[in-house]
Amino acid sequence: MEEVSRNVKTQSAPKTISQQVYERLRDEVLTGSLHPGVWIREHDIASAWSVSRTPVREAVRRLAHDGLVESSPNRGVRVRVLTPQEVHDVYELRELLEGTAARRAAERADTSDVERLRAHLGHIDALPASEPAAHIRADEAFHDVIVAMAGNEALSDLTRRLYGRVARVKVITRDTNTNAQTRAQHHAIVEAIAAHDPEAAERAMREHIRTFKEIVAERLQREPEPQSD
Amino acid sequence: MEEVSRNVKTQSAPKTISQQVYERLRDEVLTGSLHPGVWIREHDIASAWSVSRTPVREAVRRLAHDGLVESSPNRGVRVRVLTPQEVHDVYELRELLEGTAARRAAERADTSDVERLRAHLGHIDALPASEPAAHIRADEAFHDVIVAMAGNEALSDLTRRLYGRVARVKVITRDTNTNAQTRAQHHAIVEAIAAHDPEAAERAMREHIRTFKEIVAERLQREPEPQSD
DNA sequence: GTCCTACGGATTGTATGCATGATACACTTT
DNA sequence: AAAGTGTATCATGCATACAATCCGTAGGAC
Repeated sequence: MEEVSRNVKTQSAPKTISQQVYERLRDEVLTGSLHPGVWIREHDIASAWSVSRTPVREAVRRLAHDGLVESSPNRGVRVRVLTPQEVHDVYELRELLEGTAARRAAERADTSDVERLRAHLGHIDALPASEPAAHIRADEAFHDVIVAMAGNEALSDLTRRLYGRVARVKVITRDTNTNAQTRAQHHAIVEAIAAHDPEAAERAMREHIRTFKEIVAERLQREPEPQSD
Repeated sequence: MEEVSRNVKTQSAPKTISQQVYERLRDEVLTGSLHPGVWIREHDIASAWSVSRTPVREAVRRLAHDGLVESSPNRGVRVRVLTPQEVHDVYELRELLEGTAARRAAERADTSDVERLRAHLGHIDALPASEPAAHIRADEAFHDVIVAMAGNEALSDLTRRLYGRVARVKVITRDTNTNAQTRAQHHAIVEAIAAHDPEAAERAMREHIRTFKEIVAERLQREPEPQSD
């Protein structure tokens, strides 16, 4: 197993080891390398990546705070199992929060905002269906821009956290990101915002999220997440 | 300065030292013992309370994640300064989220829920005005119960985070917690839920939060938070 | 007088050793 | 054979030592 880079000053982004371990661990949970139910032992991660337990410990705590792993006191942490109920709840919240954000965005948008939004949309439409990971990132950025347009930093923070919490299930909707309905919904949202129509913007956003909520719910029911233990 | 209790098995609630340090530190930030802008140095806290830096470090990280302190890389953490804008944004979100929660609570409440809610309200009304910290905790618990009644775990999580983020400004409304208007609003919320009237419940909750939003905004404008450095 | 550099102090970031608590399994007892 | 108990084992919780980094400051060059 390869080591975590230590004193590489050229890559300034993730400076501390703790940060690197956090990002890598998070990636493995989100992409499914670490299945739900698996125990994460500090010593194992530390020796596998040639770091000490301290930064691993910190990274694990952050994951617990993010809701990606659950900790048993004095026993360790394990990757959380996403229940259909939890996914449903999160999508319900996203509908409320992002619906409101879209409304506010329609009220406040200026021409440069709309321009940036159209650019993002064009970027999404241009992505080939063969790169689901890029699609997921682009979609997240698209939603992020709209929420940011609402001008409420705390709202942006919350929706980002919500997004991270269910990011793992987005993988099962990867084929849906490119179909005609999704594109139409994206365009409807953007046009409502561009037309400064708050009602239509909120309606379009809520419908968009509701569509995905139902798709995810149905597929999770058919084939639950793979689990270990 | 008194020590943090270590192996006292009689008090089982806050088991780990890290947890005790976290709760105590959080209390000091919320009650204003630690002013905005003050640097929190791990070593100082550790030696003052006779523990090692490790649990202090963990506690401080959790505070950072809660948004109560901000960290400069390799420099330390300091108590955050709350801007009026940020407070406004958070209260706006609370109005949306808790208003919705109250609506759902009114739809779903059974008799035992209502009973528990009334018990909490009685507890709040019985608290002496001389203990603002206890009041803040009790008020938080009250809101928490209502949100929990909505039956959306993710919603509970989010509102708890939001609450923690502005809990410090609640200190400047400590006299308001005990006045007649606040009590009346609390009772209005509970009665609307008890009567299974979703519309009234949401309206009452939004009005309650809006009232505090305005009080906090006005007072913050008059006299900004005390700062050090 | 101003700017650049090098050094020193202080604080966080990391590593490691030891203590504590929990669980699993085997052994005893009924 | 089943239930209860004791012990071995292992992972976390905590303490402490060491390394890396940042900021301020003093000193010198121009």
